[in-house]
Amino acid sequence: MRVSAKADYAVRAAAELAAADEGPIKGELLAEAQDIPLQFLEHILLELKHQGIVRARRGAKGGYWLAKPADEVTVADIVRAVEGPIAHVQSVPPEAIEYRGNAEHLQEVWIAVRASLRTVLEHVTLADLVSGQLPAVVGELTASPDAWVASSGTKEMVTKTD
Amino acid sequence: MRVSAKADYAVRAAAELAAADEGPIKGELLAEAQDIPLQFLEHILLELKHQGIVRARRGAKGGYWLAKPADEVTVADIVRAVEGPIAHVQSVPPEAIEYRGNAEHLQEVWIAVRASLRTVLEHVTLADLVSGQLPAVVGELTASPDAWVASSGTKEMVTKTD
DNA sequence: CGCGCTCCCGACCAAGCCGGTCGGGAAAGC
DNA sequence: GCTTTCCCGACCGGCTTGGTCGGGAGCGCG
Repeated sequence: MRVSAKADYAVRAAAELAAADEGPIKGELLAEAQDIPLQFLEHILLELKHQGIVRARRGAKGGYWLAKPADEVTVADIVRAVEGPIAHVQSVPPEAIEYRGNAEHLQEVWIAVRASLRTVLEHVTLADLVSGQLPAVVGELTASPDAWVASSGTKEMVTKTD
Repeated sequence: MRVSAKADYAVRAAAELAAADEGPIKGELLAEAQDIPLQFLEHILLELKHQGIVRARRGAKGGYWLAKPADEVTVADIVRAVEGPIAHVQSVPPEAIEYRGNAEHLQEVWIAVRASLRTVLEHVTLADLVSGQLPAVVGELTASPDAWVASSGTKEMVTKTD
């Protein structure tokens, strides 16, 4: 349930590309703007290119740019491009698992987990990200102060580190 | 963004414990009921014990039982017990990250991701799980047929394998 | 044409995690 | 005191993570 450095880097680089309108941007510039190790970033950009998210040209005046308009690329697209499927259990998609006995309904829980991730990740586009105009669903989820603290705000005062 | 085998096993075993009212249950029985490698399961149960989720007694007539009523233990508790914090980015909690440049609002997105995971995982208790009476939020999220398929149901017919 | 610029891409690497197994303890009960 | 069951550290093969290195290969410019 963690977001890898790669995915984080990928989204940040893509946001930088989304902000720059037209004209290829050099990898080096992206690396500096977001403080990402250049050589690692190049591998990430390559993956994004293979997935059809960005395009690139070499040589002087070369660089990277988005393959699609920034408001048609979601964070989910990018995360999937570099991390693969978003919510797998034991390396298989949740709808493919069969549970027995008292765990039968666990499948529905994992499905709900995936669906809830999608409601966030598939609705935030790169355009939203750079403009700061995030979709309503994000606003609702981040509205509560509880969302911003590690321990979740239940009635008990157990220390749930997260 | 994946659920490890360990977490899956832990929830399944806990569900089995929640279903059995009173009387210690042997690890072997849990392993058989949920088809989990026994020796691996014992390590998991040990972790759950260290986190105060289950209790155990050795010897004949020994076994494991829940430390708290089944309706006071959430799936989130169990996942955290074995996997650690639920939604870290680059191994740090999302509220601790500082983004620069055009990625500034990315933090809000990760916060929203964590919040959305919590709305599912912290609201499903073991009692819900064994009874099949899952909370409303799960019902809403699993209602759409889209939630049950790998490719997400956007307007485009791009194959988003997930 | 040639030259430099920039992306392309496979190889490698250290460390850690994942999904276990093994073997021996140490308490609980009969 | 003997069995039963949990306790727990050590180990293990394979994979992933987060990089680095080194050399291409295409592109544009003078």
